[in-house]
Amino acid sequence: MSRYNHREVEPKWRERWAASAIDRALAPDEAKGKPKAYILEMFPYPSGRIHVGHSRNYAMGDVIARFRRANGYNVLHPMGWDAFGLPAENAAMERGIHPKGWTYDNIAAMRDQLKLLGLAIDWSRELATCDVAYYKHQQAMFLAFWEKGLVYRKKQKVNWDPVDNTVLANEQVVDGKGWRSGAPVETRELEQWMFKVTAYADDLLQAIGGLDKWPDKVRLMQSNWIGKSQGAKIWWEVESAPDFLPPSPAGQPNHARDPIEVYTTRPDTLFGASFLALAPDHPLTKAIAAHNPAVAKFIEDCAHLGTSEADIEKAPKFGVDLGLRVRHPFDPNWILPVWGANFVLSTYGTGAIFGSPAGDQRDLDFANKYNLPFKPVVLPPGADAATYSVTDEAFTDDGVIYNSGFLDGLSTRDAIVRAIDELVKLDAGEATTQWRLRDWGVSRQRYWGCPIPAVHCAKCGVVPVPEKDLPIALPEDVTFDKDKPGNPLDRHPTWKHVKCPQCAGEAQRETDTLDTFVDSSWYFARFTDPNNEAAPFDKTLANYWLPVDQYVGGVEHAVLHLLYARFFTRAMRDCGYLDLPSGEPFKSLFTQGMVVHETYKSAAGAWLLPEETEVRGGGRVELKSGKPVEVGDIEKMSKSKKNVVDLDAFVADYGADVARWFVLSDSPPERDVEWTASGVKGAWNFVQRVWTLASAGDMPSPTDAPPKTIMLGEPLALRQLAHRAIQSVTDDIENFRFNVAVARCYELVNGIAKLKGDDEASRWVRGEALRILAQLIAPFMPHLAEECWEALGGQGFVATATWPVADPQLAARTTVTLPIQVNGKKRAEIEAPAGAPEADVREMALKHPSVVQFLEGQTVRKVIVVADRIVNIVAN
RNA sequence: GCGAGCGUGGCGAAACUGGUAGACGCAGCGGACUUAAAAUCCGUUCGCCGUAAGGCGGUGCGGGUUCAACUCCCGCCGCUCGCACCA
Repeated sequence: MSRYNHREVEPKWRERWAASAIDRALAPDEAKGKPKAYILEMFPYPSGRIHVGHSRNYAMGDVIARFRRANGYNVLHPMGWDAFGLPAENAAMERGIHPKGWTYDNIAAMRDQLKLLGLAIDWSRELATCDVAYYKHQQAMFLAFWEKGLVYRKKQKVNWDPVDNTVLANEQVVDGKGWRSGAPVETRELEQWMFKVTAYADDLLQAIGGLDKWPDKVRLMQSNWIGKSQGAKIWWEVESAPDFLPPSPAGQPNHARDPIEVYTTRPDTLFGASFLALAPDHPLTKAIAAHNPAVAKFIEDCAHLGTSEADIEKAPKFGVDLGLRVRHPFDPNWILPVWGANFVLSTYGTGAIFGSPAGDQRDLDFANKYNLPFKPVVLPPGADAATYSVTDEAFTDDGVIYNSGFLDGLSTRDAIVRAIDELVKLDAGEATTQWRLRDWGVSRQRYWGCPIPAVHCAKCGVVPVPEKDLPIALPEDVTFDKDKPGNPLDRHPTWKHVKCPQCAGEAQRETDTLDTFVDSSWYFARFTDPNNEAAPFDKTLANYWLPVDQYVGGVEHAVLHLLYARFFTRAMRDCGYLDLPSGEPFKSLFTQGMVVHETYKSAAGAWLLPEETEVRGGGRVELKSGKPVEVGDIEKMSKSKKNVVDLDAFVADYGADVARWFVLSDSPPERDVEWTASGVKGAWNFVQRVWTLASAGDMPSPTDAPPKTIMLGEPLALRQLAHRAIQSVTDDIENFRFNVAVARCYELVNGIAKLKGDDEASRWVRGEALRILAQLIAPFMPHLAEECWEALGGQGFVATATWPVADPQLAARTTVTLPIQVNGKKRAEIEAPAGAPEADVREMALKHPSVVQFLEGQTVRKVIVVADRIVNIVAN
């Protein structure tokens, strides 16, 4: 028996696996009836180095991939790099390194690190989104989407990040700040390339219902983001307007005196209307502000409102009478005032609402503040029409309509339909559907991204680059200068000057590049055929592998990446790239928790790496200075807070298996796990213990027949334990309960260590149990498992051995321990054969001495026997 | 404010569709081996009362349903995440 030396063992097996190419996914025609399993972790951005926190995501995917392979699946488990993006340009500006060199150096370093983990990845399929070989297909797809009408250009207000000097999508603005830079976002008007995500809005929403293997939380976030609402547009005729608004010329749209269009989900409350309210930047509000100082001031006041959460919450409702009057659609004599109001959003609906105070809290607050009249029109269930009133709490639920003319007596639901019918009849409105989801602006004014294949020609306008002229490669001779903001592509002396593909005249290339979320919207499809030069991927290969059977990644991508990918698969399908009837890229999604770690701050206030500190006496001190260290919050491992444990160093000290085992034990996978020294110790001890047992060398080989003697007592108990462990671990992996699977492995090891006997049966059973153990831990600790498997005389790799199947005879319980309760309190235990008839169990329970004692002087009223579970005697 | 989730020993946590609360790991305590330490091994560890057998209490708090509640229902408290006046 020797001490386990991971420094030799781990590289040895990685070399052998690579030499045998066991991780290579088989082509469909090689698979010979094996079912396919596509396992994918969200691919990393090559930021520089990997820390142990990253390893959890890959370890989880790897457990599933190895488990599926052992269960006879043809597994595709690839890895690649989300390699375009801003940090490369920032590095270029700060350190004078070219983004390309920086990125590929990082990829090389991180690839080496990832390989240390011993992941069962088909490295022959590796890709990087910044390879021309990758993005040229993206350009071709862009053209196909364009032709299909899914790409268009639009001049619109955009979110401008003044630090990154680029446009951000709505999804990329968090709390009014850029998601990456954290700088307050400004508004600019720019001509943008758009992807028509809204073309699939309904399908993207409907299909969420079919994603039954996604976390509910993510499904909810997706549907909230899409935000479908059904309602009505209503046109309110202007009765009178300030004199400075010119009279409406016939046939001119969007004129100041045209009817005001309002969106509502509650046309049933129309009879409760008391005013109209327009957003501060509604065109009409602006037109009036030009002549009315009070309105101008109102707009000014709104602009000064902060955008942070607290500001919005605290902001009181306020507004200004715009001096316009409109007619109620159902009663031409009913005149309502039009106000500007700060709580009306120009970006949602039509930027105008009608206020129905009794049925909407905001409207009610507003009406109360400005003494606008209101009356209740929805009677809550059970309320009395004669006495019911609304003062400062609106009733927003469904009820029965009253005080509402022809709508009286209808339910909310029926009244909505009836009101819309009437609006249509009067030509004053129509039913409509409103979405929160907006089209995806993909233009980025950056260098390190996929060039958009378009040319601007003075004569022909915006012209697509013909597919035969692809790829449009990024020029490498660009300059990065902190003092010159904006896009280096745009500054390049020659790159953008081209001939128009249509008229051959002088023209200019598009210098915007694509949002990097585009790159990650189809990489999973490229993995199915990563070296295809003629096409993004072969249709039959994509059809074979897609959808991804198990996708693993962080919740932080619950909205952006997943929504874009879902859009992309639909667009690719409709452009003929693949079939994928569901349109869904990811069949099953698992969002894993993060690895968190304490943070340390030096006396001087600088963040410290864990290895720069140590525990001395009662506290933690800085190694260099010996000064005490402030122990901060436990946070997600991140470079900026320095609370990271570098993977290379850790693997050198403890081995990859310890890291893998640790991040999967203790905490449920969906919850965060704290990286601690004690947890590492537990994993390390386990590795040593398993090896000590497996290398004892007194076991018979797997081919030896089981001993003929009837197995009883301890050897039988261990066999049963081992076979139950197979059942449990199999089930636990299947259901992402890795922490429980780990606990079952500990139990099995404890059981093996306990069986000390030197007799034939004990030795044979130990051998069997250890081989089972090696197989069960193989998905988690592949190197150790191989070493044990070999020591135990296993054939071939444990990695490719067929997953063990529990002997049902052994796994089944023959006897069960039944607790006996009297009046719900446990008073005794009995051993009974499994599945014993209820009458027998009942009799045994009632005869038990402790039970008899407890029942003394009482009458048994009822005996509840739950088979193989519990007995409860009710008595008094 | 709206929505979702969570709350169990000193710590991370288990507990199948309601059926022995605390599996497993860490830390602790006691012991063996050792000159000693490390490593390893054995035992023990929810609280209270009791020498013990045993009893009582216990899954954030208060109520309820049930023979039986960590689990289901109602009302609070606390924490985490998402959304943000969405008409």
